[in-house]
Amino acid sequence: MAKTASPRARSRNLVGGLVDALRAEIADGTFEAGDKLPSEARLTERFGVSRTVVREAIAGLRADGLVAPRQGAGVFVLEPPEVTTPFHLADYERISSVIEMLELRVAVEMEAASLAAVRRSPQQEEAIFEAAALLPRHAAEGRPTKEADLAFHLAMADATNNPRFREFLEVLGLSMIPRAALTIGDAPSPPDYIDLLSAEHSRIAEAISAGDSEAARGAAQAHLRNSMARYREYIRR
Amino acid sequence: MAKTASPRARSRNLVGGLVDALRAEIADGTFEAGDKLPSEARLTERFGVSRTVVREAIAGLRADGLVAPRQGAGVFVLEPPEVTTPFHLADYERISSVIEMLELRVAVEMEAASLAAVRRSPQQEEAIFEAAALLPRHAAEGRPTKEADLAFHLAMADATNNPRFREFLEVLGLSMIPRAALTIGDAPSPPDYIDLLSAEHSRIAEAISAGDSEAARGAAQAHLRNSMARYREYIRR
DNA sequence: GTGGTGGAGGTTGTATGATAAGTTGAGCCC
DNA sequence: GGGCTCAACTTATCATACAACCTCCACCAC
Repeated sequence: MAKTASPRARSRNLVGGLVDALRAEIADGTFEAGDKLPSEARLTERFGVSRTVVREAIAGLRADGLVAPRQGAGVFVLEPPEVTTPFHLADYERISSVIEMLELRVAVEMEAASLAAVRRSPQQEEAIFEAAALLPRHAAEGRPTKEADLAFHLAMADATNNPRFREFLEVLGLSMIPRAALTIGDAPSPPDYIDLLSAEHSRIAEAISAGDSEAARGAAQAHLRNSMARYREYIRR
Repeated sequence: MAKTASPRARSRNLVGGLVDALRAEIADGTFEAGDKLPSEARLTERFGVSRTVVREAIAGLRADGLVAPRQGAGVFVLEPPEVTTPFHLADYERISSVIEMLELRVAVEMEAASLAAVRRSPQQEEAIFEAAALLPRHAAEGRPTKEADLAFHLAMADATNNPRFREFLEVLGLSMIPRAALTIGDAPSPPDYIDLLSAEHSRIAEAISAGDSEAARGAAQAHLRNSMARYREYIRR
């Protein structure tokens, strides 16, 4: 009698362990959508547990919408549910999708820069300059520049003293960063590109530091519109 | 032997019916967080099903994170999981929370108005005017004005021809409309208030119609800033 | 050969009984 | 009163049995 063919059985009760094991096999592609899971009888012998345990595990997966048992036929794996994250990029291939996101970001970040200019505390001002300095440093060290770029924008969002701005960037970040690497490149970005980016950041930081709301708005707008242009350029290869 | 004490038992299998029944009782407050569910034995007799069914139902609820069985002790109802909707209003009581949201909206809608002014199609232009006309009409008919207000902003968002703007308003709408009724009042809003709102809408619509990007931006900003002011005013009672 | 039909075997759904293991609270002992 | 024991209850797991259902193959009629 084979015991726990699957390597992992950590949960304190058998059902939990089996759920984890099956969930993992579904996740890693052992079973794909539409496939039929092994029958309860086979699972009982394969995992060395009773049918009760197997059935409760399947009931759990069913509740999670991962599988759908059909009496007499078997237990079938369902399609992973449509990810319904608010600002989900449906298809990264569509250039327009990325442009659309950037446009929304322009809207928010222009205002963020403007508000930051009149509201930033000395600490926040400092944080912005530090974040701005991060980008060239990381580039010089050959580290990925993506996070440094994001860090600057987050620092600016924080300086509005309205947490919703950071929230917005974080929600968006999840859905645009993955392929954002594409636009800047996971390969070390060309130095002149980093210089450009860095200069634009500095201009924003200076305006915020000076408390010049309109200049900050303009600098942020210029920065993101340039990013958009660079993205279009990149797409055109 | 009592059969299905709960009125609803629609699902094609017993487990599904029991899950629905228990979920409903948890939702409607019959069982609150921390409460102990009836024992398996009691549930079997109360619903007239076997212990197998009861256990699988509980396994389902467990997978959904609604309950947590503890061997020897019982099955306990868990706290409803922290709602993690991106722009969730943590506490409607906090005025600042609403103000924060409005501020984010100002940012997005200013740009939306600006973009709409240069991008709107004739149909979209028409839709905006229609939506603007909806507000005074609904007010005159004593119907709720909330939806008419939202409709105008959505029409404007649509006119950007960037679907992300509508998406943004819809995501935000879910978390700010509930209590937005509070600011304008579910009771018929005072006529002069409606007139004010309507005039501001018209100004935006005119600017968009004229293709004057800057005027549209300014009108949108004025409108939302006024809304913010009115909200503060209302809070102050 | 082709098409329909039946049934056998496999599969999930449900019921029942039994045992193990953990929790809890009442009552006893000191 | 404080600590201990234990009985009763509860969930966890196993085993067995039968009902309902689905699939597919073999057989049969044409």
